Amino acid sequence: MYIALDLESEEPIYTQLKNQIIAGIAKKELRSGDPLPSVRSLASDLGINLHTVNKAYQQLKQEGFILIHRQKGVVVNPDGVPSVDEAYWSEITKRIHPIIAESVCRNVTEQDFLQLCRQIYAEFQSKE
Amino acid sequence: MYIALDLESEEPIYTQLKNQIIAGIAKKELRSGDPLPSVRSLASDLGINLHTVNKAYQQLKQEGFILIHRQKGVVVNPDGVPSVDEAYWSEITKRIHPIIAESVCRNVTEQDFLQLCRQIYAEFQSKE
Amino acid sequence: MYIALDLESEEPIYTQLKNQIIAGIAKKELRSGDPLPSVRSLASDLGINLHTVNKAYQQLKQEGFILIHRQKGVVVNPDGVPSVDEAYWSEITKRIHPIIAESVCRNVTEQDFLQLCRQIYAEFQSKE
Amino acid sequence: MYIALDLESEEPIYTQLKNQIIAGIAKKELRSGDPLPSVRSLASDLGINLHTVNKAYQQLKQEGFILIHRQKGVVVNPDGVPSVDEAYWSEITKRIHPIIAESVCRNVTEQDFLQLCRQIYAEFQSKE
DNA sequence: GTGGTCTAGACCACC
DNA sequence: GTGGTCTAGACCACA
Repeated sequence: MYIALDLESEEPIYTQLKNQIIAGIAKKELRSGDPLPSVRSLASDLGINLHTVNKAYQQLKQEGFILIHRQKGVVVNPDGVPSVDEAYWSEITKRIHPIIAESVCRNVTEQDFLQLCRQIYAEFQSKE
Repeated sequence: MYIALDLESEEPIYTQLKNQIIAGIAKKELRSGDPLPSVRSLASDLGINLHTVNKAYQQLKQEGFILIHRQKGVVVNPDGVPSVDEAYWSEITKRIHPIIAESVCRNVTEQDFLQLCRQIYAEFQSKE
Repeated sequence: MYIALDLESEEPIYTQLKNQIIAGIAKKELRSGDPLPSVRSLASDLGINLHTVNKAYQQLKQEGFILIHRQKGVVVNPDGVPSVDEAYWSEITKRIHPIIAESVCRNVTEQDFLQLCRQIYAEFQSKE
Repeated sequence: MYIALDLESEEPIYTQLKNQIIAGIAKKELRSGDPLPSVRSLASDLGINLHTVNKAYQQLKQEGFILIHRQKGVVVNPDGVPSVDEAYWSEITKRIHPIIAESVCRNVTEQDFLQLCRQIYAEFQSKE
C-alpha cells in the first residue's frame, strides 16, 4: 500500500498517515488481520520520526482500527472496525456541516454535491 | 443572528466563528450587502479576543465572503460569494475524502450517508 | 496539592502522576473546574520532561477527568467525572481479581481485606 | 487446570500466566506439593516462548509460591505460601489505592465496592 | 526484533 | 503565555 505525505501541509503528518491507513482499510487494500509495518520501519520508509508514526498508530488503536501487540507488531483489527454508533453519527454531522454550508454559499447544487459523494464512495467500493 | 461558541472545543475559536458566519450566509440570515458587527463590538459581545474576531474576518475576506471597508465597516459581499471553481472543487474533495473513508470502514451505507447530506442541505435551503 | 514521584519505580512516571491527580480529585483537593498547572510549569516543578506530563494529561483527558484548553490551560472537568458504567465495572474487576487471588493464597481473611478497603475509602471521604 | 492467555492484552503474557497459577492455588485447584508442568511442556501447550514460562515460574518461586527442583521438576510449595507480612501489606495497599481513588471519582459507593470484593472472595472460597 | 518510556530541544498555532 | 507537533536519540521490557 502506497502512502504519500505532504510534509509542507498544514495537516499534521500523523493525521495524514492515519487517514491514508483508514483509506487503505476502506479500499480493502488492508484487510482484517493484515499486518502493518513496525513503527520504526514505516518511519524510516517515510522519512519521518518514529514518534510521529507511533502517534498515528496510537490514535488508530484508540479508535478501534488496529491492534498493537507489544511484540508481534501492528495488525488491522481482526474483529473489524466498530460500526457506526450515535457518537460517530453526531461527530460526522459536525464535520460535514461546515463543508455543506460553504458549498451552499458557493452555489454548489445538492445534486452536484451528492454526485461528488457518490464518486468518492465508488472509489472505495470498487475493489470489494 | 445568533452565534454560539464552544470555548472548550478543540476547534479554534476563529474557525468556529468563521463557520457560523458562513452558515448564516448559507441560511440567508445574512444576505449580500448586510452589515456585520465591527471587530470590536463582536469581540466584546462574544467575550473573546479582538485578534480572534479579526482573524476570522480576514479569512472570510480572503475567501470572498465579506468586504472590509475602513469607514463603512464590514458587509457581506454585495456581489455574492465567488461560485465554485476548480480549486474549490478539489479542496472540498480533499476534505470529504477522509470522512467517507472512515464511514465506509464503519459500515455506513452510501444511502445513509447521502441521506445525511440531504438533511443538512435541507436545513440551509428551508428559508430560501 | 503535593505530588511525590519515585523516579526509580517500575511504574511509569506518567502513570504515577496520573494516579496522584486522580487521588487529588477523589480527596476533593482538586474540584470540578479547578485549574491544573501548565505542562511546562508542572514538568519544571517535578523535574521531569514536559512530554511526560503531557502524556499523563492526555490520558486523564481521554478518560474524562480533565479538559485541556489550547490557551486557557488545563482544568478538572467541570461536569464531573463520568460515572461508573459497565465497561469500568468489568475493568475494575479484572484489576482487583489477581490482588484478591494473591491475598487468599497468603491467608489474608476477607475481613482484613475489606477492612483495608474501608480504610482507604475513609481516607478519600474524610474531607468531603 | 485450564489456563487462558490473551495474547492481544496489554498485560504481559508472563504476568497473565503467573496470575492464573496464583488463582489456581487460591481456588485450591492446585494444592501444596502438586506438580506443575515443566517449562518446556507448558510453553508448548500454550504455544508461547520458553523464556516467557520461565520468567513466570522464576517470579512465582521468588515470591514463595512454588519450588523448582532440577530433577523433580516444579511443585507448588509444600510448606504453603508465606503468609501476609508487613511488606506484603504495604504492597497490596499501594496496588489497591489507585483503584479506589478512581472508584471514588466515579461515584462507586463503598458498599458497591466492598460487595464486589466479597463476590471475588467467594469465587475463590467456594471449593474450599 | 518489537513497542513503551523518557529526555531534550525546536517551531508553530492560538489567544 | 498556552498546548500541539515534530525531531533525535536513549534505555528498557517483552518474546
